Amino acid sequence: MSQSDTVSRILDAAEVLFAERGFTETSLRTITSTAGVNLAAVNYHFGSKKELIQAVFERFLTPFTETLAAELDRRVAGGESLEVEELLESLYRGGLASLVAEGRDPQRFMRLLGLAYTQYQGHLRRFIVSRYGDSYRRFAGLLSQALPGLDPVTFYWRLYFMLGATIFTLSSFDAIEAILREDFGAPSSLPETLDRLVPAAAALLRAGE
Amino acid sequence: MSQSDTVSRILDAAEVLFAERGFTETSLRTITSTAGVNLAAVNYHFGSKKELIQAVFERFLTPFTETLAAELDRRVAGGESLEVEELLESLYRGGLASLVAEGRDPQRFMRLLGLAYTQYQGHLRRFIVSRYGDSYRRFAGLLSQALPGLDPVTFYWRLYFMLGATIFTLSSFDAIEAILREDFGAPSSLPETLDRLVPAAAALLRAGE
DNA sequence: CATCAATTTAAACGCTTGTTTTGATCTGGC
DNA sequence: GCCAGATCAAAACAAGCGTTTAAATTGATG
Repeated sequence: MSQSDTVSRILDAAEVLFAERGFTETSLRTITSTAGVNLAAVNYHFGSKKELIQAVFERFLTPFTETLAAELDRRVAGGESLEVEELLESLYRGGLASLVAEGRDPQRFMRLLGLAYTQYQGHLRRFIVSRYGDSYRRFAGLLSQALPGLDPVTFYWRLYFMLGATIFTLSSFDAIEAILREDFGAPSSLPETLDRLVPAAAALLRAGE
Repeated sequence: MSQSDTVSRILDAAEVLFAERGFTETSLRTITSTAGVNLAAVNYHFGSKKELIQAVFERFLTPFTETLAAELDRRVAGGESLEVEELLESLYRGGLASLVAEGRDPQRFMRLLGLAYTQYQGHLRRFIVSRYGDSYRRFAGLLSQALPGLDPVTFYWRLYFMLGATIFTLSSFDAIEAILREDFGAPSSLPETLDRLVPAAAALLRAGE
């Protein structure tokens, strides 16, 4: 299976380089030489750079949303309605666990998610919304149920505040961690940071109660 | 003063285009033709594209931090120590007011700030930290005083959570607002969104009390 | 073993990028 | 009125980009 070998070598290299530098700043030549494959392989196997970018996202977002769905199923089956903290735990640990399980770096995906939001790549936003919109809406619906009495517009703004705090912080995890380690000498691990993030995000969502 | 006219025409065009598409995705040719000046003018007046990017940031960050400093001075002079909400108001309204006063679009600067964080431009991060680090540290110090009893590492993580929620949300304000308007028919203004953000961010910072 | 499609390779394509160069033009002080 | 220095303009520069082509290589099938 030398084909899928080339394909995954390209995906591995592209994933790392995109997360480090962004899409436009990463050339196909850098990707293919890092992957140790011929330059033309990207266009042969993926068609174009755009489609390579989408393939990189698909490879981590699909297991991410599947694990999140399974996690939510498991908790919903438990019976009573879910608490905000449980939903955040499902999102953070469940989703991330799927990546850790595959031996991949979770911070890298947070960086890619951050890039997907901020970079000027209309096709990427469209791709993600059309492919993973259902997962997002399910999560948002459950979270909304866990916050009764909140008017819908306020709820959605707070949902975006929460996502902003999450994606933004975790996508810069390494940089922030380095600063705090220098200033306080205390290293922070990703799980520890999620321990801090869950109650803070829950308080943000519940503000004023 | 035809020189400073050319300079500011370039800065105006670059500011808008950078905010729309990012730095790498905006060519000097697009900037100069939008500004109606010669291509070589950028290298003549700014030296390089890098220095143009820094000049764009300097032009809005300097009044931003000056207004924030004046706002903090005013409130500190009031006597008793500041509440979290007052500090957030100073940051959001004070800083933004300086831009609105000059007839500039505040969301554009939030987009630029978001880009500065996520894009692969080491020189920009270094430039901003070295030039505006003092303002940041003063604000962080006052905020820390308003949250007594919080251990420093947790405080700093929450500060980043708050900045993430703010920058991330406001930099995508137009996109989020469009979605909410479509789903609920209710348009949100920036001041209204800040009214929602202040208590939510305060709750995030105070979580667990 | 021959065949044929799938894959890999090297080379080149056309285009865009940031930057530099070389003159022309403008502007203010003597 | 003239000259020096600042500014502008047109053109070219080398380098890098994504993509395409066409030939070589591979590996499984009849």
